Amino acid sequence: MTAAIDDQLWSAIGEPVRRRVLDLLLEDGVGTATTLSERLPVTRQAVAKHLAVLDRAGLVHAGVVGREKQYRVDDAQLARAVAQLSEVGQTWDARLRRIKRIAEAIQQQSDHETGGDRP
Amino acid sequence: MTAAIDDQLWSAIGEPVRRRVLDLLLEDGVGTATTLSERLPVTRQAVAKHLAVLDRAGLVHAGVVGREKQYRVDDAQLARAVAQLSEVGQTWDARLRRIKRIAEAIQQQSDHETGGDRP
DNA sequence: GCGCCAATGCAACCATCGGTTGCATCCGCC
DNA sequence: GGCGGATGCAACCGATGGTTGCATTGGCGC
Repeated sequence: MTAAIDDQLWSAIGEPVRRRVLDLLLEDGVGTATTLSERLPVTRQAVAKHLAVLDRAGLVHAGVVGREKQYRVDDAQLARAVAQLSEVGQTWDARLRRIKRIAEAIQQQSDHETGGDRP
Repeated sequence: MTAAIDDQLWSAIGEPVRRRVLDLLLEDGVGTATTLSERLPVTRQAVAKHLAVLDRAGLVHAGVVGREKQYRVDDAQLARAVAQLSEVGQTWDARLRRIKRIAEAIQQQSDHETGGDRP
């Protein structure tokens, strides 16, 4: 298990900029390489490349409107991606639980510096 | 939001091989670059580099035993990573729901072409 | 209808990263 | 003490993310 991961999907959403692109597209509903790049710390060309990757992964699809190429999120595919995220998370979570101790681990670091450290 | 992501953590677990490494370490409890590389499709050196990355991200830590350098998972940090995974997932999921349609989207593509499209 | 401007596409180039091979080193154990 | 297995370091390679620069194209206003 843990292996049934669609690697193209993962690497698509594994890229920080691409996650931002997806976020922006979800916010605005639609966007072009140009408009998105205005709201990102990278150039239009970089965004265009990312959009191409996302397109190949099926996470977005483009429609030409006038001289613009508008992209929007493919809800179904993004839903699949989310499912895979949580799949991996659940696998590890289960494994950690089986090895016990996860609860305390989270606890400890949620409380972070609160407790013990005193010079 | 969505921005509060520890990028080092994400890129650490975003790498397929590193996820496998974490899996193996969780299974076995402990491992060295050499032993892990025997169960992975990459060389010992590649594994060593990945372990270094995971170490820098705090997801594993090493202990020298004899002439071996044994790595084990840091449960607390991996728990944080899992939390971030699900955080991103939940953000997108919520956004998708708000834009409505997620249910039908999954439905549609689970049922695939079954329904409406007829030329 | 025409021209200008903006948006896209393409190409070259660079840095970083994952991966490999090869070699040096080092440290237990017999 | 020496052999052997394990680690570490370095050079090198291909893919990828990013940039700049330029060519192209196609809308829209005049």
